[in-house]
Amino acid sequence: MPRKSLTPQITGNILDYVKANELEKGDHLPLQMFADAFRVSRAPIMSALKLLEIQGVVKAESNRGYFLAVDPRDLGAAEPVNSADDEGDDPIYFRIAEDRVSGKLEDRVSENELMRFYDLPRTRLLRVLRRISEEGWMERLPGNGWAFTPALTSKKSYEDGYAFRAIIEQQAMLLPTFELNIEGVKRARDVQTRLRDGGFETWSRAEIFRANNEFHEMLVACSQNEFFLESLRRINRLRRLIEYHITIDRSRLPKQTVEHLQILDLLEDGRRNEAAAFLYTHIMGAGRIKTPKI
Amino acid sequence: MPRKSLTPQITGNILDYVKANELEKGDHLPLQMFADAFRVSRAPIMSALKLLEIQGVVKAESNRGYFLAVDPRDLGAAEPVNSADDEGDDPIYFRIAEDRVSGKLEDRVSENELMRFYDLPRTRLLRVLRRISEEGWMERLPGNGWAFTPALTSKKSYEDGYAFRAIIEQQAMLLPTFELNIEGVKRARDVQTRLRDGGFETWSRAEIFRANNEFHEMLVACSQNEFFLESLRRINRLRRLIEYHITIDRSRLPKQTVEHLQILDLLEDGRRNEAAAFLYTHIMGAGRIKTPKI
DNA sequence: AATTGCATTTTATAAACACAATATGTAGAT
DNA sequence: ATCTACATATTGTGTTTATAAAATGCAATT
Repeated sequence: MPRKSLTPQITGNILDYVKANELEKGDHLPLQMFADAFRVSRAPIMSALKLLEIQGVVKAESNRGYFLAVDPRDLGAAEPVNSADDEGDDPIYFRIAEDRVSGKLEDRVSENELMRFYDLPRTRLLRVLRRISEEGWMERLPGNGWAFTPALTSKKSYEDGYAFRAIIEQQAMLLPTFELNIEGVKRARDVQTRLRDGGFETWSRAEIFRANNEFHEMLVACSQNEFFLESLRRINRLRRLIEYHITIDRSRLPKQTVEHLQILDLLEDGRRNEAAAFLYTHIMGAGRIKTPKI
Repeated sequence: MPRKSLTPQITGNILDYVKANELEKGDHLPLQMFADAFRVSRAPIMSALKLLEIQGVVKAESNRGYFLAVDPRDLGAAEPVNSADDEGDDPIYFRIAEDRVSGKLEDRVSENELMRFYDLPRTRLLRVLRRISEEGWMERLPGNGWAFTPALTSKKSYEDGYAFRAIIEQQAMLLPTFELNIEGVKRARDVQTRLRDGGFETWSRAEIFRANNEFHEMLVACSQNEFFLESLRRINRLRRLIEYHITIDRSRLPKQTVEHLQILDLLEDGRRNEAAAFLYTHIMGAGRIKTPKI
């Protein structure tokens, strides 16, 4: 009944912040600064720091505040005691997608049906359904119930999506406001190189998919135009669901990553038009080869 | 506490259907057909027809069903007895936008604050806020409260929006799936002609704005790609709020409508590339000249 | 064979409530 | 002057409930 606490999330944010800004052991961690940075009040920051104190990452000094008690470099890949949540909405969201794609759910379903099927309280189900309808693969019927749209299951939608992506990304790159983000390019080059040099064989499907998306979103972010970036994000959310079920053809990955690196080369060479044109064929090529199992 | 009835809406739909399909006085109106057409069960169709019977538009014959009792051409511009609702969420939605643009609302507001300010029950406020956040001009803060984004008030957002629109529309027209919808073009040509021949002086601001949007959305719909159409719709929803407060420069309208008609001419001539290029400059021209009062 | 009319079941909404989390004012420590 | 610590006020979420609307099954009618 109470709302879920921000504490775990904020705890993670603080650790990220500490690492990103390269704070050192013993540095002071002022409440208000974090409150402003994370756009919350001081209260949840306090809770988070208290939690971190228990974990020994941070040390409290009475009336003086909290201080970093360890070297940030010794902090592993975050989320150590994130443990016992699991209670996000994602699992249900994915189950619905899966059950739809595998035909376990009909075209039309009522809310109560879904509540019973997944054993959910109404509130949670509704949150998920709202998210889904925002992504466009289910919609409320005027009376009772919900209907699936063809977005997830039709070949045409799939192809239209690729056409849209190819154009959005290409055109974003050609905008006059486009400006290469050096830092972002460096990180992307790094990831893609690792992926090329063996990662394509060992990384998990989810990791590969994420690396790919981050690459493309980084490029579009350089356009400095929120509308382009937002529409790419929107369509990628859909894509994730559809392609999640496609077995990755790992043999194609080296070629793909090489192409990614070529695009970065062209951009850093200042040959933006060529990069944009190449990006377009790169995306359309990917769309042509894979085919969702429908 | 009960949910609001579909009856008024369905009543309107039935009238629209009757007009669109040119039914004649005396024609039978089967329940199931309407139920299928409107994706609801027979129950709300029944209610709607009973209401129409009271209004005399329709006549019931026992155990045989409902029959059209008047000539559809005698039905005025729909919504005659729509009267006493007014209770949609739109008014509040617009007031929030207005109060924001005019500076009456701060960057950050809590839900309860808004409930008191507009004297709303929580449920309704939340519905509106969800809609707003979907459109992207407010967002939930991690803790309590909501924040306005710059989408509504920054010049950059405004210009980025125009750049996005120009490209979406131009590129939609260049897609291989693009196919002119004869019927749509005919209607658009009709509207634009009337607007040019005097309408620009007499139509209301809202009417002019709507005619303009419908023109552009019709063009993009011809691309047969939902993703393009959906992103145009999305951005137009925002545009409506911003430009609602700009005094229309009516002297510019004739030029604008002439350009619209030129685009249609080019398309019907099969000169699609030229049409697309012209469309692009047409949109960018509109974006350059107007400036939102911020 | 198709469609209505009605009785019954199922559904979703809005408002109220309870309570933990978040926000905030301020005294006091450094 | 700044920041914490704590006490107090405010906020928003999940649950529950009452109720009208929507969906549905089926006998009766055409």
